[in-house]
Amino acid sequence: MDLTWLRVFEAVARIGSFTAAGGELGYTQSAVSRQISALEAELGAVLFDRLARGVVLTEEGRRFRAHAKGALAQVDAGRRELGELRDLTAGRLRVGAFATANAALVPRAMAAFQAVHPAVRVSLVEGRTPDHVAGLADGSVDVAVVSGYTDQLDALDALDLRPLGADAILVALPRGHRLAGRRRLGLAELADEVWIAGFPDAERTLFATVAGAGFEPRIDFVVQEWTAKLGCVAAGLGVTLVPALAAGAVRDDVVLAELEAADAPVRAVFAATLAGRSVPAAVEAFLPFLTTAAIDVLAGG
Amino acid sequence: MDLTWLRVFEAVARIGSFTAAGGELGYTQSAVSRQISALEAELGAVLFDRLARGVVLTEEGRRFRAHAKGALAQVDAGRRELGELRDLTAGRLRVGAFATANAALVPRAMAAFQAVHPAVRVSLVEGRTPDHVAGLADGSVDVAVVSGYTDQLDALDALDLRPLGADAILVALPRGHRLAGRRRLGLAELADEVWIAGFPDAERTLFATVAGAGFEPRIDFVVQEWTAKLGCVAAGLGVTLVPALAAGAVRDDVVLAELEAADAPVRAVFAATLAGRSVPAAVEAFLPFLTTAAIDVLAGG
DNA sequence: TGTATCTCATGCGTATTGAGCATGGCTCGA
DNA sequence: TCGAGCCATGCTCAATACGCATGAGATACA
Repeated sequence: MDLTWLRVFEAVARIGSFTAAGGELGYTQSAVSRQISALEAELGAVLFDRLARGVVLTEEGRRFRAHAKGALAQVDAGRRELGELRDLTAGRLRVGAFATANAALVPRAMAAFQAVHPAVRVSLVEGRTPDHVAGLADGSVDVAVVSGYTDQLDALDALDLRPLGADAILVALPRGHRLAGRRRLGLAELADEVWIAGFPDAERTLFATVAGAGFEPRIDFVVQEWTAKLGCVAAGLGVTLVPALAAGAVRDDVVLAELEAADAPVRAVFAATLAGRSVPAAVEAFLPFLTTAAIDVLAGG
Repeated sequence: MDLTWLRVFEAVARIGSFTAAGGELGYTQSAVSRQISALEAELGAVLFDRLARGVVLTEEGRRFRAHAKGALAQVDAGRRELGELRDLTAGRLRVGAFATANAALVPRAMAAFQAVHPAVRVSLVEGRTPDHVAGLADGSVDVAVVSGYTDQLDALDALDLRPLGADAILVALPRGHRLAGRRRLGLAELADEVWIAGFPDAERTLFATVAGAGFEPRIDFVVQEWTAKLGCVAAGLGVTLVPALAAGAVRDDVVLAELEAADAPVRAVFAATLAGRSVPAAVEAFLPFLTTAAIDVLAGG
């Protein structure tokens, strides 16, 4: 059964004439007659009584008309929704991102996106990169902001990665610190510092990625919350490591310095979608916002 | 857009493979590929991501799938309803009939019909024949029981008439009346009787149709209710006329006699539908019940 | 009463559509 | 590296759908 038949049927039912309905739809009377015949044959029912002046619905035709209208409405609604999805007047955007990306980059990008496309329902899930890989795979997330060091990227080969920038590791020093004026530091210069970290063992903190060499930080303060960590730094109790992505959230009485490139392998940040899968329009439209926000945030905005 | 496309689309979405969906529906993989392509082209959207092992819905495909299911369900529901209308497991039967037909004939037929087809919603409207002609024309009634004398039948030429029988006019006499034993009477024999009628002027009663000749009944009792009329007869106050259709409702102490054919033009009773219109299955099924009931009632059951 | 007119149905020829077959390209896994 | 499984596509043939022209039936009007 062709939906054209139903459209013709509906027009004839509304107008009451094969000829007139054909004229409205751009068919000849002959075509309308055949289409109605075909529909009647397929349904095994007579839908119209043919009178000398036009036609009228039979009881069966009246009953079927409601269903025909419903089916046409459904298809039209589907068409409309696809259009809305395309021009972003409907749909959703589910973003997954890791914690420090949510400090500034992702919220900023989402806010900017939402301002331009208010009809899209945006949502955000925080998690580690492997969680987001799984989320993309099972379809619970549309796009993920993930990160990886260059030697870990093969874990992401099921993804299409669009680079957003490099997330350097910074050292947070109290404003009065002897090294506070420096823009860039070597780890060796920090060998005697007292460190503040989220865990007592250096392997579980950012140190794990900083200088695999024999650098053994003295971790005297174990604090997990960012505000607490930076509070300790501000009070002059020690220094800590901060990813560049979170730099914007640092308080005034704490200063940041870059690490020498040799000491701090740079972590790459990507917007990721599933490789080989079509990218929803909302995601496609969101990516430029992510790129822009990444430039802002990583430039130290 | 062909509904076949939607069925194929739904099968592929459910199964996740062109080849397998084709197998289930009796198509080759090639046909499925083309149908999906055609659907995607018409919608201007990619519905599936083609992977090495089968396909998966895109976001657009997921959204559209709901509408496709809805449209298919609507059409299937329409098909089902037409089937139910045909086998009388759904639908309605709206009957129009004149008053005396509702004394026994129509209720009996409707009860019998309803016993066989309990799923059909039956309804009844009482009215005069012209009302029912209008009701049939405007579709508010499916079938009407109408009556007419042979010279009035041209008012019914917009109808298809199926004869149910002849509604003779009977004379009701008290059981002890001098003529009570007779099966058939002539009007002349009743010239001196006192008559009971619904209106004081003979023209507005059944007399209007009985013997247009110079018969001048003496109407001393004007009573409209049937029970009251027959009460008067039973009490010996006079005699009255009763249509054969109402004969079954006459009390025991009143006897009925036919009028000579020459004196009493017989009124024909018909089941009527609109000429040139298809007859709904419920009506078609109802007609035999009407015929049977008419035989019963008019035979004096 | 007869004719003109309006309606839908239908035979015919043509163009489009749709299915199957065979083939090719691609990806995954052994 | 190779085979298996899957989808895309060029090709061919049959079915379908359209428009044109015509026919049949009913109505309206002269």
